[in-house]
Amino acid sequence: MRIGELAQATGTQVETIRYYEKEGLLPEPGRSDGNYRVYGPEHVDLLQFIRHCRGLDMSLEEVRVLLRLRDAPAEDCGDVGALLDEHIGHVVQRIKALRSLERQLRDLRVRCAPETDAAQCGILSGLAVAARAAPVVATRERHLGGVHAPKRRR
Amino acid sequence: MRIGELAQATGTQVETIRYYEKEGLLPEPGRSDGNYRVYGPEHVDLLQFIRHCRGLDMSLEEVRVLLRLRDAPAEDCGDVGALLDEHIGHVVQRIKALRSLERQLRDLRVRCAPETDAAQCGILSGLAVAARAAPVVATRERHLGGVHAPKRRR
DNA sequence: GAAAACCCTGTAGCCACTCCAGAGTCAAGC
DNA sequence: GCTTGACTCTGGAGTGGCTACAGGGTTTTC
Repeated sequence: MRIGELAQATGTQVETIRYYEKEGLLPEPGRSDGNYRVYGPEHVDLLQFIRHCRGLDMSLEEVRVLLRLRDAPAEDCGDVGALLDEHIGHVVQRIKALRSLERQLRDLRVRCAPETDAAQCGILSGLAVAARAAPVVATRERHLGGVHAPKRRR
Repeated sequence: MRIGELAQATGTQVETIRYYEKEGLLPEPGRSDGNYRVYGPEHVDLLQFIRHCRGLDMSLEEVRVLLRLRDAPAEDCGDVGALLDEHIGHVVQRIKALRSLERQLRDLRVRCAPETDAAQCGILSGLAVAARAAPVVATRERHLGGVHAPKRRR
């Protein structure tokens, strides 16, 4: 099968498949006479595995680890569990952060009820005052922006 | 004050300040004889406002809108509330998605209890089976990856 | 044999920064 | 005056996980 068929069979974009190949998640397939990629059913399985992991918001690096473990002796099962535990931990932490964020946003929201005199918007002044009050002392950890903490280079 | 002081006063990285300037969030400040940026207290206020918004995970585009509204007549207060409502909506949706994700991950996790015979890891086969069962039919909407939906170009 | 549909490589863009190279500026100490 | 070190400047590249596009080649269908 060609790349378009594989894309259709797995609900993946063609460019994404080529990207996974470049990233070493999918092995380089054979080529036709016209230099087209030629895939077999094992590629479908593999790609679906990857897409399912991505659907669970694992990073490509986590998927790479899982793929290595998958092809290793079965005794590595504990490592698989550990990876999953860690991933679940990220998700739980993120939910916590988002809930705290929601509270803050709702606190801010009530400062601008419709009946309030619009002369001074309570939200904007709320934002300004809060900013002046709390000097944002080195809030290093990021509130949001993906389950995985942003990677620092080097 | 120079850029380093402004950075210290607001808990922001120097590079981030220059980035905000390039993005038009901070006005271009004056320059010293040696071509150093020179800031006043109004820049501290403004930057703290921006950082506070970012701490609430608003996008820079949302912050830009808020800044425009802030400098507009007070009657735009309703727009501010609407922007905030929309943002809260994003956060709520995201929490929902993450909770569903957590459930799925925990379902998967129990397939690999420590007492299980390690010959076949239930997690990996679970991932594979689930993938084969559900053809991932065009899961267009992204589970995670930031409060804001990924922007499509054009 | 021509048009449409598909595929190829390579590059640039998204967001909100972060980091770095290589150069210039400035204050303090000798 | 000279050196050292801290600070600043610009411009460019890197992050993740794709997505989009330019400019070509191949295959299929009419």
